[in-house]
Parts: sequence; structure tokens; C-alpha cells
Amino acid sequence: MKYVTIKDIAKELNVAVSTVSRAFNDKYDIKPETRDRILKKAAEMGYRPNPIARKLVQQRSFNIGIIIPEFENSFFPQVIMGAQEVLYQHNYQVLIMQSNESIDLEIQNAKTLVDNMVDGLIISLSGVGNNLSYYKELTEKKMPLVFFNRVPENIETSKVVFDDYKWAFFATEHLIHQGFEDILFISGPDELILSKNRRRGYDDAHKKHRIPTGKKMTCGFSMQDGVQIAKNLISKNSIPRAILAANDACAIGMIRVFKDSGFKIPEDIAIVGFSETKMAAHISPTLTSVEQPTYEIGKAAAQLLLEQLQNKGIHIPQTIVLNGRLNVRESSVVLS
Amino acid sequence: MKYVTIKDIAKELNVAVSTVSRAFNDKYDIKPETRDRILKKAAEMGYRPNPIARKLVQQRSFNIGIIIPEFENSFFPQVIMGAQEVLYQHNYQVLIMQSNESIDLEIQNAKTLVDNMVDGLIISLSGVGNNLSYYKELTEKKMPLVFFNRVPENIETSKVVFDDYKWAFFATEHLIHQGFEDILFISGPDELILSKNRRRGYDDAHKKHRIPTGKKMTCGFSMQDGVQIAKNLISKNSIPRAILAANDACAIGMIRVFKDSGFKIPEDIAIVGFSETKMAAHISPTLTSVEQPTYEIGKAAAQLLLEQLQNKGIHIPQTIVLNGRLNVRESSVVLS
DNA sequence: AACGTTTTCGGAAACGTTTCCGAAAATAAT
DNA sequence: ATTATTTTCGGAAACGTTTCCGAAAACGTT
Repeated sequence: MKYVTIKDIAKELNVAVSTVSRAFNDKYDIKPETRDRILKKAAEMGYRPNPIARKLVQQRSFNIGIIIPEFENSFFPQVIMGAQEVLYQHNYQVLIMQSNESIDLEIQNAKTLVDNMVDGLIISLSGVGNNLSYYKELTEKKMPLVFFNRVPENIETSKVVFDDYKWAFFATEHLIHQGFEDILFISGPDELILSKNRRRGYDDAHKKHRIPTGKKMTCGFSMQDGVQIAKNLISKNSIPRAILAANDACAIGMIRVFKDSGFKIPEDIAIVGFSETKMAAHISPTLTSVEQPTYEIGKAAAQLLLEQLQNKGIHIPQTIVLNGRLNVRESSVVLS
Repeated sequence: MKYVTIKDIAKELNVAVSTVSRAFNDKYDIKPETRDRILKKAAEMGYRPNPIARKLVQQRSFNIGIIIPEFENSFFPQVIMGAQEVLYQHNYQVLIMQSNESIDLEIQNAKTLVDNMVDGLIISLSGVGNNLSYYKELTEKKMPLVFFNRVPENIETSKVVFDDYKWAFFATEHLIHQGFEDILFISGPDELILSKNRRRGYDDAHKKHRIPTGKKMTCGFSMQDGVQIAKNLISKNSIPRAILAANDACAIGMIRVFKDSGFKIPEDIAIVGFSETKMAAHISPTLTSVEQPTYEIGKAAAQLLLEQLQNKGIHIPQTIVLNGRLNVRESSVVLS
């Protein structure tokens, strides 16, 4: 590929490269006529500024890196779209990388993004492992950082999280109100704070209603994980009356297995999912689920990052807690 | 952010920067001991090569850009993962951008990726509009390009496509074998070749069995599009006996509307989806769908691109046609 | 007409690498 | 020991920008 450069234009017009540069970054003194002349010629020659060269000298890229664990569940894609919307408005480009739920790949991704001089990073931690030292290093070096949803506990930086405690509480209470007592709790990996928070919500709902808690398990966020757990439960013949699942994918996987084994949902087993996928309303039975404001999460994360980018230097870590909604559907309601 | 540079190492060790550079790119003459000494010191100082600077001088980036129309359907994410697998093995990084089904944003994305000196581009066209002149320009400038699935008709470059004709044919024939005659055909936007190919498959299946074709419509690839069409059909009271939908999302949206309006699937209306999502097996009724080898598509596209990258200059455009499978499930089979 | 201001521009350094060229050092050949 | 050859390295240019510094040109003031 042959690129047209600033030099080509300068030569063509018999001006200095610095003048051409000035024409493109209005902030400098330049006579309007020469600016127009340069801009016109540049358009004519099909010139496009080389962001690589600009990055090198400015030591900034106007690029933001986003690292997510996976994009099979529509959750993360939606967050990204939210973030993109606000970042685009501020002329930032977005580079997306995917850690595939591996902490090693995640760190590696972060490093390549930093090497490529992103101005900031938006991250949701991968489920397994929790080697946070690199992120600590980054914050010490003043790299703007925002975590969302799957956030680390002891890193001083901005975060946007969902109120997992509250909504696990409500979801549990919903099941209790339906008259179920033996409620199985399934959360994501133990390393994630959101798991702990949900567990607290689950426990507190039981406490409030003075009933003993049910069994607790952890699993990943894929449908396959749900399938696995459900099969286990069946083989151990340890079938709960109700289930609060780690997310919708997990819930849907379980429902599938239970239905195949002849269980009726919700008559035999009631199920509540988490983080509302589009499918919740379309599967059978329709799935009760805690809805998270995915798009808003992305926007909030982007805004927090922009704040850091603007007040370079002084950065007061902020945590935004977003609210949700419980969409009650067939999978958790027994008509009497 | 303060970066450790090659100069810092050179100064520390009293060698020239060129020597340090040599230590990192083995191909040059350098004494093993000094190389080790440099590498050791570099690791000690936490040096990481700056890819930006390298890109500038080498005029190449070891980055590949991938542009997809959306990532709400799991189709594209899966393709990406396939492509990533082979590209990572060859030390290429992947930059993902999303055109949101807008041709303008798509071209804009392509331009930023080119500006950022990607070595090649893997693209699936957005549904609306078809301004291909920029891509033609790119091929003339020898930029390695591979299209997949949604490919342009008259651009001379490598493509990997699904055998839409064949599988639309089979899917249609499957419905005919089930005894349905009034089959509604829904494809994606007219601009896409895959729409034409599927239509041909649909037509030929009818021809083979000597029955007249049903109505034909086009729509987008989202669930919302399916919902819209189904509502239209109901309001016009023009209910077909069977439907071949543009994709699973569309099919699922339609099923939802039909069920809500009291229709029975498949007893009143049979439905076949396209490109198999994970949900197909989990909704009710389970959805018959044409399965595409998503992962393989990504791998094939990456391989074609690597070929172009290697035989720089001479590039014989290739088209890989991949095969699929029809997963027959409840939505299209009436037990008699 | 002489001077002071302001506007506009050119030259050059810098960003962090790679790579070419040639020189010094080490080794081999005579 | 001298020369020829090879190995190893340093210096400098280059990639395409931005930005600092200072000078020329244009203008205004007396």
C-alpha cells in the first residue's frame, strides 16, 4: 500500500510540512487562505493523516481498549455498544479484545493494548484466576482504567457495577413468596465479587423470612455449565424445589436437561435466571430473569473513563452502582 | 504513562540502539553473549517493544482488521473466534470493528483500520447499501482482502461463502416432503448475494417437485424484523402453511408472535430457521435450522488472508464454499 | 520613514523503532 | 607478522507526524 503523506502535499504546494500540519490542526496560526488551499489539495490527493505517526509523537492514540471475557452471551456485546456510543461522540476509537475467560489471555490482551498506546482501558475480569498485579501496576502508572461488572476488590479505580446484592435478594424473595423453600443458589466463580454479593443477597432474603438457606453451588456462565450441573443434580437425585441460576444461559441449559428428564418447569422445579437475555421471553417456559441495564453499564463505564482522561492526573475513583429489574415470567410462577 | 524504550537499555549497557534492536530481532549478526546480556537487562527494566514505532518504520503492523455487521447474533462472534485461532498462531493480532449494519460506518471502519496499517482485512458486508468503490480501490492498491458470507459480487478477491443455494434447496425440499405447499420465503436484504442464492434454491426445489412457489419477502436479521413480519402477516390475514426464515432470530421472533396470537407451531405454521443458533434447540418448539460451520468459516477466511499475506504481490482470488447441515426439529415436523 | 506588533510561516528536533552502511574487532589464511 | 576474511557493532537515516523556536512578512503607530 502506498500512502499519501504530509510531505507529498508540502512538496506539491511548496510549503513546509509544518504548515500542512497546521492546516489540519486548526489550533495554530495559519492564514485561512493557505489553510483552504492545503485542505483542498489534500482532499484532491486523497490524503489521510497517519494515526500511527501521530500516536508516536503525541504519545496518545485516541483509542480505548475494551476487554471482555466472551461474547457469546449477548450481555457483553450490548455493553460494548453502549460504551462505543459515548466514546465515538468524543472522537475515540474502540479496540475490542476477548479474553476467552482466561486470565492469561486477558493480561496479554491488556499488555498489547497498552503497547499500542490506548489512552484508557475498560475491563471486565475473566472468571478464572485473579492475578491483579499488572492492573495495580497500571493504576500506579496512571493509566486510566475502568472495570465493570466483574470488578476486582482491592484496586483503587473507577468501577461500574450492578447491584447484585439487591437483585439476588429480590429474586430470592420472589421465589420465597411463591412458596418455595428449598432454593438452590448457583453463582459464578468464587473469585468474582458479584458472586459474593449475590450470595449475601440470597442469604439475607432467607434470614428475613426466617427460613434456612438451600444448597449453594458455583459454575461458569455458559449453557454447557448449566447442562452439567443439572445432570449432576439428577444423577445424585438431589432435586431442589427452586433454582436461582448464575445467568440465563446457565438457566436455559438446566431447563433443557430437566425437561428432557421429564421434570416440569415450574411445577417440579422453578427457575430464575440472571442478566436477561433476549431469549428469556422466547424459550418455553418463558424465563424469569433479573434484567441488567447492559447498555447503560457501557455508557457509564465510558463516561467514567472520559472523566479520567479529562482531569489527567487527579483521579478520584468512583463506583457507579446501577439498578435492574426482575422480569417475572412462567418459569418461577405456579398458578394455584 | 512512562514507557521504557530501546534507548534506555542502550544507555544502561553502553551499546548502540541498533545493537539492542538486533538483540530482539534475531535475524541480524549479534554475538550471543551480548544478545543475552541485552535481553536480560531488558526484562529487568520491564521493556516492551513499542509496536507503534515498529509499524511506522516497517510499514506493516501484524494486525488484521475484522469488520462485521453486528454481534448480537452469535453467528459473527463464532466466526471471529475461528479466525482468531489461526491468526494468533501466525502472530497476528486481531482488531474487531462493528458496522452496525450501516454501510457508512462500515466504510469508515475500514478506513480507520487501513489508516492504522492493518496488513489485511476480513469483512462481512453490512446489509443495507452497497457502495463498493472503496473496496475496489483497496484491491487495486493490493491490500489483502477477504470477504465472508455477505460477499460482494464484482470484486476480484478471495471469499468464503456458505452454500446458500444448496441448503435453501434442501430446507425447502424438507418442507415439501412434510407435505406443505404454501411456503413463504423470507431472505435477507436483496443486495446480498446470499439472498439471491437462497431464492434460487427455494425456486428450484419447487420446480423439481412441480409445485408453484409461495410468496417471497425480505427482511433484516434481527428478532425484531421477524416480529414485524409476523404481525404484518397476521393483520393481512395472509398466513402461509410454512416459512423458510432469513435466520434463527427472525424465525424465533415470528414464532413468538404466532404463538401469542394462538397459532400452533408446527400444526398451523411450520418454520425453518437459518444459521443455527444455540437457542434453536432450546426454544419451544425446538427450531429446525440450517446449520452453518461458523468456526470453519472464520478459519477459512483467515487462511485465505494468510495466503495473500505470504505471496505478496501475486494473488489469485479464491472462493471457498463451505457445506452445512439441516437440523430437523419440532418446528417443521407434523406427526401424523 | 522608522519603529514596534502581530500574523504567518519555515526549519529542525522529537517520538521509538528498523535497517543500511561502513568501521572496528576478532578470527583465519598466508 | 602481515594480510584477508568474517563477525560484531556503532552511527545515521528513515518512517509520518507534531511542536518548538525563531525569522520573514504584513500591518499599524508615531
